[in-house]
Amino acid sequence: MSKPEQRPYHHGNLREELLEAGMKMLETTGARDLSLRELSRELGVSHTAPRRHFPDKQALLDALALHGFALLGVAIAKALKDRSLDFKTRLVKLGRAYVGFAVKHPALLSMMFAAKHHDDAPAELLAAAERAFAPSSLAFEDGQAAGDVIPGDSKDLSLLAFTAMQGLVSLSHNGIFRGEKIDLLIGGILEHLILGLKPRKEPAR
Amino acid sequence: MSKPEQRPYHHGNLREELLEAGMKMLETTGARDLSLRELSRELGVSHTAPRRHFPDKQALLDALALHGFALLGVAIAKALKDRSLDFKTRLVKLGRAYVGFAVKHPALLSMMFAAKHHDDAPAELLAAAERAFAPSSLAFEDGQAAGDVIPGDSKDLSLLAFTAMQGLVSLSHNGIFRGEKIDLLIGGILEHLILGLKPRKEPAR
DNA sequence: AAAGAATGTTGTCATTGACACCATTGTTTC
DNA sequence: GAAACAATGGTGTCAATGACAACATTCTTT
Repeated sequence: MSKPEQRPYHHGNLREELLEAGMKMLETTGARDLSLRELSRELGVSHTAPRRHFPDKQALLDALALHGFALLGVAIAKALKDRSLDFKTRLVKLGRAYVGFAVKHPALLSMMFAAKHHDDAPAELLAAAERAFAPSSLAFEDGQAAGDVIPGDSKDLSLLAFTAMQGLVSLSHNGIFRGEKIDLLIGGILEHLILGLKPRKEPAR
Repeated sequence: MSKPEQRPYHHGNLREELLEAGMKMLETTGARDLSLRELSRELGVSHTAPRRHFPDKQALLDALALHGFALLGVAIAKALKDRSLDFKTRLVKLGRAYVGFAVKHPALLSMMFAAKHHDDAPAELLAAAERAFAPSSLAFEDGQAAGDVIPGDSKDLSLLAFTAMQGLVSLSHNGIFRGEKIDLLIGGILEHLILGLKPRKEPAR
């Protein structure tokens, strides 16, 4: 009569599954309507079980954001890992990686930034963001060493590039791109950016 | 005993004051935590009074967004109204106007876009957004007529400019700018953009 | 003046996040 | 190996919220 596999008192892997299901719910219903109780129901635990792993809702969101920055960091590092490529090629790879991530995880990305800018964001989260973007600064330093990039703080220059990409992303949310058009724009925008970043001892080519 | 000015049964100006107080609450507590009941309390009406003017919370947000697009439209039109100026000057004015708006009303702006991209956004809202950005397309057409801008759909080019500006705005949210630094960047970024937009019958200057 | 439209109110419901307190299981230490 | 304790899960409850129905008051229109 009793089910052969009645769930034991302890779930065993609740934290992990909360993150997994949370990620799914984030992308479907948005960060705003992510409900802890709904998650609990899905995983078949009581409505307060998540509290043992995440003191409040923001803590779960922070954990998801942390995971997001880790994912993004891997994507960025992978795009930039080949230091033998020329600067422009690397920059375009970086752009594709970032825009690709943004298109794949729109709700996650915006939640990541929201969490990071939250008043009392955990230091861990800020550090994760820092870490994720670090390879980009290094690439810009490589570009400066090769004479392809104007002098200046490499972190600032890197942020400039992400500015352009972020604008592109926000445009894509506006549903402007029918299909693959966005991929072409990445190259175009970065081309403009590179023109602007080139040292100008003589008038830019 | 009775107060000399007991509020009459009908508030008289509830819709207006809801919008006004809602705008304030939006900028202070954010769109997410804007509470209809809290607004009702502030204005001294019952918790369901807003329902006569806005069927649900989203309707109030939509109305606020509509107002926001009207404000933004005025700012954009004002920045571009002098058609005798050269293209670059007008573009910089546009940039300052947009970034200025974004810095002044951060929560409103992000809510405006969220509302606009909401699944069942009212057509009125989409039209308002369209209207607000229209002067920019016209300015780009002026630029094309003067030979300062490459051919192409003026709406797309206009969006490209807003892309750059939007990226700048998202950067500013990252707290990168100590003080007036952002104002300098506006010129810088648009300079790059203009370089890219210049027709290139011969190598760009 | 009467009818009906606008506009506000009271009361209620389900959902949610948070909390205090209790129950069960795993782990550590003597 | 058993007792103490930590870790993890559950029950019950609370206040806040958005939404709704049913009813009250005032304004407008005919």
